[in-house]
Amino acid sequence: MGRTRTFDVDEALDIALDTFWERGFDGTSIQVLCRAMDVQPGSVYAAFGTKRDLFVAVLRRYLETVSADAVQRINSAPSGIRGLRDYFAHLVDAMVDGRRRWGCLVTNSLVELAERDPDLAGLFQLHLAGLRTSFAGAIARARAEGDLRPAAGPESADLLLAVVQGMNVMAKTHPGRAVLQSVADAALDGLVAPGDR
Amino acid sequence: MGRTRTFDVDEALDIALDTFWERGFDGTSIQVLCRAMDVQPGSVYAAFGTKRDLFVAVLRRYLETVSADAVQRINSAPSGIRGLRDYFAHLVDAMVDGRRRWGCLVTNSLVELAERDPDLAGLFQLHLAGLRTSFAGAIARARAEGDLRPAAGPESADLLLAVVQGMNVMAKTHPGRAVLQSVADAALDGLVAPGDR
DNA sequence: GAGATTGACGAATGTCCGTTCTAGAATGTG
DNA sequence: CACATTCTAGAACGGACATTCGTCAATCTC
Repeated sequence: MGRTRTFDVDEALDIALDTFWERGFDGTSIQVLCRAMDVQPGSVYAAFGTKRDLFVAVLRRYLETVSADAVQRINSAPSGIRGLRDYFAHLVDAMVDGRRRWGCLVTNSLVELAERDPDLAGLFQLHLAGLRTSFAGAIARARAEGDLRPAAGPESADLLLAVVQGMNVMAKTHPGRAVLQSVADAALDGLVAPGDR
Repeated sequence: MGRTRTFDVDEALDIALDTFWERGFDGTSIQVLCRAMDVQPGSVYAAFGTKRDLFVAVLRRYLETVSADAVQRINSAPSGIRGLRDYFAHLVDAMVDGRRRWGCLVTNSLVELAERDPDLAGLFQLHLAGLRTSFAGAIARARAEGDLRPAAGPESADLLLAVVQGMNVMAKTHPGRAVLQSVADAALDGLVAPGDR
């Protein structure tokens, strides 16, 4: 019944994702969005609701694809330390070459919107807590595997979380691979037992 | 000659600073700004030029007061390590109690504007480089004073820079003192020689 | 104190924003 | 093939935005 949609919703969502990611929420007008997606305003509102609704859908898609893919690397590694190293290596690569040259959509949006949108702020905080838990899991695993410096405790998960947020900020200045790599290495070298790399 | 200004420029600039700091560039309309400063649009444009001009003036004021005050703590301490500890302690305090509960104006603006305003991006990058240099100086001093872990090198300045940026992001989620303190402690404990705190 | 100059006020301007509306095109059902 | 339904295209809408302008008030110089 009725006319069938002529554009692919997920495809349009991916384009909206890249647009919001690069330009931020306020920096992305519906008009720009429509041009990028090649869809008219009426259709956008019919399919996604308001601009904020669309943004939430984009955010969900980001968490399910980009973010989930990154976190996956922590847990599916052969060891706790390797999981962390793989995660950071992938982060650095994506910041130099890939879409993470715009930083992280969650970090960017947290900085831009948390102060004025408590609901979104809660969502961001939840995501950060999830990442922290993944870090804590990998650290606990590394501890069991004997790869950790004695002084490194569970509070190291908070440090890693801060380092990742900081790298997300620094990525927006396009500092080159060396700097980002150095930050990641320094953060992890502070955890692992000396001479165990 | 002619009528004298009835509002204090620096005072107005401080109010604009707080407003931009809390709400961001796009989130702060001229109207909101005028209401906060208790100055009419015409006077604002006569005194400061465009919104972007005003923002640059605000940024300069931030660097000369808030930021300079923070960096000052690094260099004026009795030792390299103490300088770093004082700096982070002050950061945590301001994030819990003070104006840094909105993060850092430079970090916030970098995330919001760097992608679309290359001139501002250069200014942000310059500021980050300056902070990095201060960290490097304190680290070199601590090395000379024998307070540093052997593995800690100059690349630790980049790590500290990332940690500060990350704390600025996390501050916007209002995580409470414990988390921020733990991040700062973990970052510094990774530098100092064991049992030398 | 007259004239010139500068600032304050606040209404006005044009543009762009998010959103909605109208018209028509495409599909499903009888 | 008619009808109901759901989509697309794009014009239209009200409001908010950054910025400017016109009018009047205050201050300086002579």
